Amino acid sequence: MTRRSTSVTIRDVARNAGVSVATVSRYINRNAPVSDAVAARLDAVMGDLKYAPHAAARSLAMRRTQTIGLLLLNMHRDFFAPLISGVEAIVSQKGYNLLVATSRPSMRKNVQPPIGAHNTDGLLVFADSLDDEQIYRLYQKKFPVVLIHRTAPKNAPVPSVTVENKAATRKSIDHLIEVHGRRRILFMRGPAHQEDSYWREVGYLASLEDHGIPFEDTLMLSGEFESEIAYANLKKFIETGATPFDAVFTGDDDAAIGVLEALKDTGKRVPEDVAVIGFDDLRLTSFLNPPLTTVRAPTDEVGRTAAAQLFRIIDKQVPESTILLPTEIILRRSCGCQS
Amino acid sequence: MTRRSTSVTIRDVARNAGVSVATVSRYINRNAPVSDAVAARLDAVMGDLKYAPHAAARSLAMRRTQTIGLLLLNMHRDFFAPLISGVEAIVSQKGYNLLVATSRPSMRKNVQPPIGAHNTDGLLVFADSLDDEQIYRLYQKKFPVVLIHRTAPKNAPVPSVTVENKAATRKSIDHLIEVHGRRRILFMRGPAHQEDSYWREVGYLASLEDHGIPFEDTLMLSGEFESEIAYANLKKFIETGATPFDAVFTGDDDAAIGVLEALKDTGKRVPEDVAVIGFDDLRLTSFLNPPLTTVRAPTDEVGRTAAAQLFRIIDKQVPESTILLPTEIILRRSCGCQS
DNA sequence: CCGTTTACTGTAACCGGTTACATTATGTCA
DNA sequence: TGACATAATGTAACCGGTTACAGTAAACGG
Repeated sequence: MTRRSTSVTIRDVARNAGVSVATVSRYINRNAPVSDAVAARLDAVMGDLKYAPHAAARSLAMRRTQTIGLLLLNMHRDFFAPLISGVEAIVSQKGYNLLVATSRPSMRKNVQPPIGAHNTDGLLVFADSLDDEQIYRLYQKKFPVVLIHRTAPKNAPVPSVTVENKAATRKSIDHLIEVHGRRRILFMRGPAHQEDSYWREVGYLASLEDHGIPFEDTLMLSGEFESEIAYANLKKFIETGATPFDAVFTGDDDAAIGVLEALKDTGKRVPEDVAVIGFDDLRLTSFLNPPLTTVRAPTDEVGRTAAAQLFRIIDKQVPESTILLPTEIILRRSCGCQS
Repeated sequence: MTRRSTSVTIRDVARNAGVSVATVSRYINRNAPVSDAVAARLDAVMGDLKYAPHAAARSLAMRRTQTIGLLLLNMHRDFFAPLISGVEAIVSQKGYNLLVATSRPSMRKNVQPPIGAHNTDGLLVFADSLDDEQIYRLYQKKFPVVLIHRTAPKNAPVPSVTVENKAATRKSIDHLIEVHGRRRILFMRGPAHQEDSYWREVGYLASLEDHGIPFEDTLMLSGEFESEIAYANLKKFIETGATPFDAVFTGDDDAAIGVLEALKDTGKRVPEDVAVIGFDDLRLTSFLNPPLTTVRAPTDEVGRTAAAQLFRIIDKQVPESTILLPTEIILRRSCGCQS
């Protein structure tokens, strides 16, 4: 009679209902028929015992955690709210739980990531929250992984979901050149080695080339997808007697915010003196002053799509190898439209 | 030799290192001395077997999941990014995992919440993502719970962490009246039964009373802490030949955005015709047009504090019963300051 | 030199579920 | 009516860890 744990187990339910644990388990999981009489008794017993199955025990027995993991770089940016939201929607709809963790590159020294094969059934990996090596290891184990905003390493062809970066950026630069007659367009690049950042840069260069505008490396500044950094770098650029410029493509909306501030603080009018275009279409950018022309990235949908792909793998279906969600330029005042 | 699972277990490690499973377990958990020779051998073996302990098995044996749960209402609002971020920081620092789930009141019909005693060691409950009844049940079981932006039911005195709502709102209204001479102040209330919403309303009424301004119920509109709803309701209010008003306290920044738009679309100038004050200080509000006067709520810190309190309970220390984090008015242009 | 710690290790019984296999009762069909 | 499928249930062996208990060898104290 010495009960070690205070929690009520499946054996308690079985005893009180006068059946075996196997029957209880079957009824709970609805995977084998149970007589109506027994079913009713079980409902009653489970009701007053307030029985809740122990997740760890179930995971252990079934070799399935019923949990998927989302690995992020950090969660400070507003960008992650819609991403998590999209992922969570699909995950909960599938009856799974969502484990969220961050993995900054700095802490990745030989330490195994906080989530992985040992505690989830699949992993959503944002950008470089894991390095190629770690992704390869998961791939080797055939562990379900979907990459977000990052393409797969050559030796580990796992599915990925990202957004169209290059074409949208190119069209944005085209727009600045063709519609607004800008030719000295500053590009604020994102973090090095970040793929979004890379492809946006490629799009920028492609557009310049299309229009026969020579690339000037003084017109490329680091914005790091962060408003403070973008602000500081642009301000310094302007104050230290800068190369003239008549437009800025900021690489992302966060940086765009810093850019708008820096321009305001240095007395430049947007869009008259300098046209500005961002990327992401964060929820509040239409209310900025002036409203920000930007590229809409369907971040919520990225989250949903990635989660859906992951479940395809888990359910032994064939996932798409790469999904590139379309982006769309949202013309507002900061580029000179709607003035 | 018929291995059922392909995964490498502690027994594999034990066999390859020529020791017992108990020794391996002790070495992994560093909870009993192990000879240097054995330690070295284990490091080597675990290295090439790429052994990773199975979380579920460990949880089952230790009766501890090493996971805490965060229960939210929904994650669409930018408000949740800093909250999750703050929680995650503390949780990961403690070596725990974070399970995130949403529980909309509509889905709460007799269904047990997705996270709870069965799969976490403690729960952070945001606002009314659980009802009094459910909180009481957890309290009865002595299950660690900390409430966020919500106070405890009388029969379940669990700790809570929230922000100062009433005083800050009162000071905001005082400011509108005393500094800017406004007397017809519209109040956009939040969701019914939401505590933040309730206390902000109380603060509003208190300030009116202090200044001998009679409350008019036509000056109270529903904003629901959502920009679209606030926009629609205010616009309708104005267009249907409204009671005149010279200021709006919007209850939250999301609603404030809708309010600013509605005012712009109906040709009212902010702050000349109508002063506006929000609540939360979302990251982008200083860049709105005009920059939004608002009350800064330290949401990231709320997350960190709540997580820290939860760990106090888990670690058998005594938590604070209620923590009310201070808020602060941030004066910008929308109320008439800094013009 | 002997009794007593102390350091290290092993055996096996848990933790709370699932499920392969066996068993019984009932219904179906030739 | 006998052979056989089917429904409903039970027994017990897992899943992969932890840890109580026990044992051995070396160190220590008097």
